Amino acid sequence: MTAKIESFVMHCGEMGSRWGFNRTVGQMYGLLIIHNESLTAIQISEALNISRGNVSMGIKELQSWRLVQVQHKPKDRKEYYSPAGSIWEMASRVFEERRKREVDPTLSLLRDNLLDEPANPQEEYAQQKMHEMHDLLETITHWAAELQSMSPDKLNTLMKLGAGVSKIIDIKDKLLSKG
Amino acid sequence: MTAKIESFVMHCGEMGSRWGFNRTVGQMYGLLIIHNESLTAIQISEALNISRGNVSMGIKELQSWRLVQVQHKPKDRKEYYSPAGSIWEMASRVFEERRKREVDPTLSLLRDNLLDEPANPQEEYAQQKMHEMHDLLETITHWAAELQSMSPDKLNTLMKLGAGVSKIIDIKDKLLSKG
DNA sequence: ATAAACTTTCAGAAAATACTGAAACTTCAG
DNA sequence: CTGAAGTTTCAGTATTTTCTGAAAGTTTAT
Repeated sequence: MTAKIESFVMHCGEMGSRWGFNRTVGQMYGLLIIHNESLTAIQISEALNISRGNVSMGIKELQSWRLVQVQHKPKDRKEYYSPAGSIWEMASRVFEERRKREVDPTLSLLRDNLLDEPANPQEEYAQQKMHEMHDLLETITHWAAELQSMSPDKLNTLMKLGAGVSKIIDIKDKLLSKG
Repeated sequence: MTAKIESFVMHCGEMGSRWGFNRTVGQMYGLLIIHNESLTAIQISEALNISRGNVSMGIKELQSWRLVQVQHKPKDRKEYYSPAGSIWEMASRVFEERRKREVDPTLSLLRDNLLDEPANPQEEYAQQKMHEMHDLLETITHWAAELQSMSPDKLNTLMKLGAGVSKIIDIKDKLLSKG
């Protein structure tokens, strides 16, 4: 590994826990991304100086995020690992998986708690706050899903448009009110 | 604490580490959100069964996220804590702080690594990938900043519009190409 | 059926993280 | 200045998370 590549891989390790996994899983993912060929478990364990068992667990974790692919080569019974999809798809998957882990459980708890009537003023206040959280999270979740359903191309246009999108919506509103 | 309130607070604790802090900090924040009056450090430590010192550290952490406010009452030298801003603002701050912690350092590393020329084909491939990551993260970061600069109202309209925004952009493109 | 070449699992060890409680510090009233 | 009422700090401890390596499991060729 050259210095630059190593610095990237180590950085992914340090950021790992912030991105939702742990150090070694972060390193493994970084390594798979910048390496131009798929790697075997042994190669990974040697490159990162971690045990073979740890690689197995890390791959399992990355698979649960839908971030790695397994390949096989003829006359070779080893498994070869590589990142699943383009950089765009990876970002999209990390985003989606995190939503599942970070937002969905809360949304479900809030829904449950909002089902029955508040028993006293304190609970009333609490439910009001939970209601606000629920609605906000629901709007955002729904919006995120819609965005992810758009083509990368369209989404890119939208992002590049930035706050300018606001003007276009204004124009639309004017057209509608006239027609 | 009633059962419903407690279930919410404990849930915030369990989710804490996924949201970027730890269990007790999550509980503290949950408690401050659903409690209709500001709380003293002692009240927090008693409600959650944690040490006074831990509360102090937790508040410090929440302050670094700009998520709590300190108040004082006349004739009382205790500090009273409450959540800073509306639910909307809280979400916005968590989002922004996480971007700072999860994306900015990577963007800066990528920028550095892209400065000098690749020394061999392997590095060339690596730089290409880093370039893709860099551009994507930059676009998203920039877009997020623009969105946050919009009024909550406008942003809400945009979110409710969902994928429908795509059609509006198409209309705009047609108008431009004709005019 | 056997064995070689792998992968997975998991108990225990190591490392990282969070928590306590007592001491140090701060602020303010008298 | 003194001390009461508070907050912060931090060394040591407890808890949680991660990692190792050996054993168990799987797959395939012969």
